[in-house]
Amino acid sequence: MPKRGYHHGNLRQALVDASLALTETKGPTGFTLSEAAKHAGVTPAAVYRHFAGREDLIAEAARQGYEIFADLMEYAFETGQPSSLASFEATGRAYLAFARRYPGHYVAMFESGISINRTPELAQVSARAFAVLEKAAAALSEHIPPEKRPPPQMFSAHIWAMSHGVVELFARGSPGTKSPFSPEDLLESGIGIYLRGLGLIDRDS
Amino acid sequence: MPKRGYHHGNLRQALVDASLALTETKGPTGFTLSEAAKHAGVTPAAVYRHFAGREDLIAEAARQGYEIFADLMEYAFETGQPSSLASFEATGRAYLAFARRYPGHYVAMFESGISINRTPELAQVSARAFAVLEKAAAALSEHIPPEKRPPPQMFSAHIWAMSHGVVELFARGSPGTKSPFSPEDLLESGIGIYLRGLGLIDRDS
DNA sequence: CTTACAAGTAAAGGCGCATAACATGACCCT
DNA sequence: AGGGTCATGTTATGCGCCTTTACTTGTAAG
Repeated sequence: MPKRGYHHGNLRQALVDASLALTETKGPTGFTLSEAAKHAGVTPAAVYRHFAGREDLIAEAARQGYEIFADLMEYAFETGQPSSLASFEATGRAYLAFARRYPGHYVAMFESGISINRTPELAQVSARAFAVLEKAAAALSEHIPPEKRPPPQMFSAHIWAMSHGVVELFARGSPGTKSPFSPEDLLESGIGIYLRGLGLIDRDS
Repeated sequence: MPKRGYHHGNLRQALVDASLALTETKGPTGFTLSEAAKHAGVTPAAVYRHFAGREDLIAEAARQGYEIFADLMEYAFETGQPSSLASFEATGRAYLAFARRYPGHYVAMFESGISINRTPELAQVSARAFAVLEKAAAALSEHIPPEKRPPPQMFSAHIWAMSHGVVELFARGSPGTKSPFSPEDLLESGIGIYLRGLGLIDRDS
């Protein structure tokens, strides 16, 4: 347990939290190391006692985001059990829900330009998150006759791509795109049509 | 024709080109106004004779990108005619093809954090691009019985989202994601399954 | 108590964005 | 041809951010 240390206590986490709050409000470009330091009541140089630099700080925020994300996906998966269909749809929704509930983390993970292979830890935890989606896809594809069953990796990649696209284009103002439909509706209907295309949902439901 | 003017001739376009080359190689964060200026053989301050600032320069690069993009979409649409299905699939592929062929423009348009509503011109030309996709979706949805026909805007939004997601996650290294499938295959199969879900493609094709 | 180390500050260099004041050369007009 | 005018550049300057180096301070260990 991190006992109340010296000067600040646990500056490291305070800096991560400040970074999250900043990216949340000002976007990935608006965030600055100096401002995060000030927000934590510390000079910019103090940051370098805990992080290698600006990018390393963002990477840690992203890492924590993937950790939460993976937990959320796993929880969603289990919530839907024992129905593999319910499980799958829940994980799809979890993507959008995560982006909404943890915008700071989401930005650090997907809009800050940080590579997923920056550190082994980051690669590992992100892999854990996406493994859940793939597991859900694999379970679901058991219901498809083997000869017309697409590989689960392709399957999950499609859903991931659609979820990511909906979030980026319609849930976040990035290109400021307007749609008469809510992102939730878009994602729900899109996944529905896709699953119908796989023969996993009845044609007229 | 822009005759070889004064000091530089047409610095404005030279700066845009330099910006495109830079974003292409160094990504959206690596680009700097100063370096673009140097690349064009000019001091940073000269940029302000042609652009309001850094963001305005990026916005112009994005605008030119949307112009090309819209042309490409229209060409793809017409290439597929008179088959509305072929037209639609061609426009879907055009998205990925554009990202591959014009990475600098793509970055300026979708990864630089520029809002589509920054200027009326930008909003207009981007609307033109996406109108093509919507037109293709509308034509295609004529083949669906009206009572189970989704709104064309939702239709095109799904395809746009899937295309965008595939490009961001699998065609660009952003999260450095690896997939055993090429982005082209992913997009092709994803759209295929989706269209099957709409009943626009035969169940076993 | 003192010694050693972890954690912060202060100072300084370098770079990028942006503005303001100054310089230059192309074009127009007579 | 000559001179004025304006667009288009440069130089100089200030500010903020990132990062490094050297210094300071509290805390814990022996």
